[in-house]
Amino acid sequence: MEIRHLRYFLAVADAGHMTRAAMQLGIQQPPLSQQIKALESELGFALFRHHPKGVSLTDAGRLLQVESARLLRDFSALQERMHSLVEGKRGLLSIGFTSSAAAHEFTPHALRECRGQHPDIGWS
Amino acid sequence: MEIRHLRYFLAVADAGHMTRAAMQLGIQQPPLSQQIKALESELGFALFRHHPKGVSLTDAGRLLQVESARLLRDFSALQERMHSLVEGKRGLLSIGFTSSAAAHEFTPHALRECRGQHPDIGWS
DNA sequence: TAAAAATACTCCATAGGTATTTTAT
DNA sequence: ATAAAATACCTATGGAGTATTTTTA
Repeated sequence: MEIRHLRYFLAVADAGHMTRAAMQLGIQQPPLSQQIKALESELGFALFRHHPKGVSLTDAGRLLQVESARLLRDFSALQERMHSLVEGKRGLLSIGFTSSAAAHEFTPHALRECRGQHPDIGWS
Repeated sequence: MEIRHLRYFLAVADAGHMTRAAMQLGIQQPPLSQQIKALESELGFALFRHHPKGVSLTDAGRLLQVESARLLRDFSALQERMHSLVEGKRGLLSIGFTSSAAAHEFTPHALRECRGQHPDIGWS
C-alpha cells in the first residue's frame, strides 16, 4: 500500500465515479481502475460496489475513507511544515574576501563546506 | 515526497550510516544516496552532515526524524487495522443447489454478484 | 589514508496511456 | 441501449543495480 493508493481511493470515494475521479487526478480511467483493484486485492476485500452510473462505498470502504483521510491530512501537514522551514531562508548573499584570503586554508574550506551542506544553493 | 523517502530517511538517521542503512533496507548504497539527495533537494536543505565514517543529522533532519517517525507509525497502524479486517473472514464455503435452481434467475445472479464484490475469492 | 558517499551509466518493474470489450440496469 | 468499468496491450518514467570516482577528517 502506498500513499498514492489512498489518494486515488479517496478521489473515487468522494466522486462516487471512477472516470470523474480519474479526470480530477489527471490520469486516465483504466490505470485508476487498476490501482483500486490492486488495493482491494492487497486488502482482501472490496471497497466499492458497482452500479450502472458510478460506484458506492462498502462498509470496509467507509472505514478506510475516514482513516485514510486523516492520514493524508497528517502527511500534507508534515510536508507543509518541512517546506515552511525553507521560507525565510531564501535570498541573495554576496561574499567578499581579499585575494590573499583565497590563497590560504580557511576560505576555500568554508566555501566547500557550505556547498556540501546546501547543495541547492546556486553559485555565480 | 513519498512514504519511501521517509522510510529511507529514517533508516539512515537511525543507522548514522548510508551503506549500513541500505543493507537494512535491502537495497544498494547508490540508490539510497540518490533518494536522500532527492528528498533534500525537494525540501531545499540538508538533512545530514557528512563525516569520514558516516553521517549525522542536521537540525532540520532532527525535526524530520520525529515527525516522520510518527507518520510512519500511523501509516503502519492503518495498514494493520485494514488487514485485520480480513481476518476471521477466511475459510472454505461449499454452496449447493438443485439443477433446476441453476436454470432460473436468482442463483446465477447471486453468484455473479458475489464474485463481483469479492474478487479475491477462489472458485472451483 | 582508508573508509564512506557521490557519480555515471545501465536495466527493468510498473505507473500510466490507448484501444477495445464487457458489465449493469 | 448506454454509460461506466474492466480487460488487454503498449510506453516510458524513475527506482534500483553495477562500476568507478570523489570526498571527508
